[in-house]
Amino acid sequence: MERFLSSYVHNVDAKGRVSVPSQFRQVIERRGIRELFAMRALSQPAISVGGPEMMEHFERQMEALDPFSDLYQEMALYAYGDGAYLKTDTEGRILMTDFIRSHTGISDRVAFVGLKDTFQLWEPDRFEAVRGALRDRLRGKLTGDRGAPASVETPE
Amino acid sequence: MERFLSSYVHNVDAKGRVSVPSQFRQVIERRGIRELFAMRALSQPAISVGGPEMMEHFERQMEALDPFSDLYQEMALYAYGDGAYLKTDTEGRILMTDFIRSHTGISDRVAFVGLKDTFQLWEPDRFEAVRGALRDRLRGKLTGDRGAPASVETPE
DNA sequence: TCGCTTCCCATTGACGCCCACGGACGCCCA
DNA sequence: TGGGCGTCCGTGGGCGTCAATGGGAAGCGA
Repeated sequence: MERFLSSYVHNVDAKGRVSVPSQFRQVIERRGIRELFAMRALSQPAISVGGPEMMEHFERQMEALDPFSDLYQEMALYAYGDGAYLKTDTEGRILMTDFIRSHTGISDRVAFVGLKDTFQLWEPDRFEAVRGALRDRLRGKLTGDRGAPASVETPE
Repeated sequence: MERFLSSYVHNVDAKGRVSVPSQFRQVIERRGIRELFAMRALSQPAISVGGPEMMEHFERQMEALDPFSDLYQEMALYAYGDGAYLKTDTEGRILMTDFIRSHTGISDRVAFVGLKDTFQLWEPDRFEAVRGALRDRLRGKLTGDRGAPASVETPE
């Protein structure tokens, strides 16, 4: 129960609220995460959500850069200018803002997708499609003649 | 009694519950496994089940990657977003969720198939068919006259 | 003052926990 | 060696609790 794992689809109510899966809330609490950050995923129509360490990862990378370089400016813009705090209400629900909806296409259902240290918000149908495509690609990469090697099918 | 061995077919009750074979539960306990992880097998209609070390296999590979790279995202999506925890009730039963049913075709019977360090869940008829085909193939690849190894024979 | 947000309460449906039953298997003893 | 008995395991069902969801009311900022 240490990592964000599995995916859950929850409904958005008329006020735009969604319950964060109870499993994820437990992970958040166990990790001592007090503030949730949200940022757009770069290559996907998804919102990445994580605790402060998600931002610290960026800051460590930025420390190595010249603060006046273009790259630094771009990263800062991406990580801070294009992010948001996620406020949870007393029931553990978050609000589907326009920031989230416009990037993901979410309307009345949300897929919460665990990614170990973070999780993502997806429009369920899009997630299903991407997941299927990813499986196909991995099968091609990892498959020998009959099936996936033991290290993938049944890792030890 | 250290490895998951042999196969067992159990019934799913009206609530969707199945008893994990007592033999497998003993292995789980002896190995000190506290949480069961489930993920879809890539090339087969089966669910692979294992302890934390099954996930750590992926994590070792992921540690070397940038958490925001596409490759990392893909691996995390496959290993975490496409997996699930398996909660066992006080009797040692697990729930056949839609996640499991849709990938395996399981309805009211489940084949538990031992694979040494992990085990798999199959729809019994499909497993029977695949097992037969696999034996034929292995007979050609291995020495051939003595048959397949015990873990494939599934002695009762 | 109006509208949006936050908090509080109610509902219901799923899930975990508990107990009960029956059959099969192993063990013991004659 | 065979029969009887006890234990364990698979299975079924009832009930309580918690989580997801919905609606109403109150607080706060514009």
